[in-house]
Amino acid sequence: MSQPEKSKKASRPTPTIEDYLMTMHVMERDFGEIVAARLAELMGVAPATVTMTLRRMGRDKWITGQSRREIHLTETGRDAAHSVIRRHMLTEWLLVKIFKLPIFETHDEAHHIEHAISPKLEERMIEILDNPKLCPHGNPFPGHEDLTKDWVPLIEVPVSQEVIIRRIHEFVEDNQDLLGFLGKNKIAPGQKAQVVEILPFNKTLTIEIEGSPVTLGSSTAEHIFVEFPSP
Amino acid sequence: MSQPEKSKKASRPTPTIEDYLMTMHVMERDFGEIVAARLAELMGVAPATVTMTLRRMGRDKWITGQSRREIHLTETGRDAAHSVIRRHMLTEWLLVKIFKLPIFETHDEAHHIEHAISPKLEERMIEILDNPKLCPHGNPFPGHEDLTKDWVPLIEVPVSQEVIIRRIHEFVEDNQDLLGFLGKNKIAPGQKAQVVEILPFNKTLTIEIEGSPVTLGSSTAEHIFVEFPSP
DNA sequence: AGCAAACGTTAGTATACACTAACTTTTATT
DNA sequence: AATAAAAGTTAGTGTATACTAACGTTTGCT
Repeated sequence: MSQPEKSKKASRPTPTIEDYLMTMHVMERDFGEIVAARLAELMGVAPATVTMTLRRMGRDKWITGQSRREIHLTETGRDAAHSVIRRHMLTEWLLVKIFKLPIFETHDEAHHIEHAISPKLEERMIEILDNPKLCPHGNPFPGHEDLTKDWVPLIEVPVSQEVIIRRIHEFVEDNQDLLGFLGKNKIAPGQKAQVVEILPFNKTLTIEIEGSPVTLGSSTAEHIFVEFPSP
Repeated sequence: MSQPEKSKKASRPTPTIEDYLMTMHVMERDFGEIVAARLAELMGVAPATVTMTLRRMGRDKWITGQSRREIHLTETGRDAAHSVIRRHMLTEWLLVKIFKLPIFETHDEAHHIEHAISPKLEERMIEILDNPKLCPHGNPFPGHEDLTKDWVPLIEVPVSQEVIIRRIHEFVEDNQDLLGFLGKNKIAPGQKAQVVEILPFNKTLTIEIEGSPVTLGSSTAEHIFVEFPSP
């Protein structure tokens, strides 16, 4: 009735550690470095908690333990991070395709379920869901980052440019209010839009979607990636 | 970013408490009483752990706190128990119908996932899975116990009687080896079989399924429920 | 260079959930 | 009724995950 796991080695991370690994992977991918203070904010915990958790992660070989400021995932840590992220994204697709949930309601649900998916289930999900390479919000599965490299942040797009929305960055997904706002305004991957006004002094950018204007704060526009329609 | 749940009232039980509630519900349903020692065995923890956990459950009003030997679920506790069990069974169906997993591989997976299903998802699952009243192993959803009341334990069936297997009791589901054995021998709900030999002194009962004989220990035969083919 | 803001750590607590060991209390059986 | 088996409790630990408060360290900027 119990598993013979006593080797203390890299078994499965706890849900908490999986959450840290996931966030750390995204931070490293998009900012090139992992900063504990940032982790504390994104995970919604006190800095002291991060210190202690990182210590355990070092002890368990998910991250390199030497330098305090320089945080790096180990080989094992990276694999584990990729695994949770895959499970998270697959779960999001499950919720969209099978459960017919709106894409902006999937993240919170998936955030709980991801930790409960076994390797065998992960395999089945990949088959059932047609081996996706992007999550429903357009973020890349680990190892497929290149698919997104030509998309630019909306904040960098000039006025009057027509765009196709391709990606809502992971970090937006933690903000339920913002997700609701995006959903209500039809801002989702695949959607056509046009930049109609940029007010740098006001830190806003306005786009038109399906005939309606939507004004976004710059921090939001930074996390929405678009493609220019092919010539 | 955090929920306004501070009321200390009955929010959601932790996964551990949900596990206890689930097992307690089944014990009460089938034995009429809840015995802590039995709980310890079924949950695979030490008796002392059960004592402490029950104390917390009393404090949080999942069970009545007065008498130590007499354990009873409160209204809230029963509702919570029903909820987890429904989620567990719905998840099993999800794994069978959508993931195409064999029914004897669903329990362990569902045991993890059940705790991560939100009320909204539960609703969607009920729709998607056609509002089932029995789990894939034939155990009743809470409130539908009557559907199983005419099925008898295999152990009570006379020799040469033809039967239709209807139900593998929940308590068997915790034994992975036994589940594998049942699966390999095609013992599953809906299957036709015939009792061919009963050796009380040996504590075994043999049935024939699809032409092959399978010998079951009495404790196994006690937990398999069958129906007699209609006249 | 000097100092403030940003970052990180220590120390002391708290809670949930487990364990072992040593008892106590019930219940059952002779 | 005596005693053994079953059930339950207490006490003392340990781990993961959080918190607050107080401090120490870097870094960036003027």
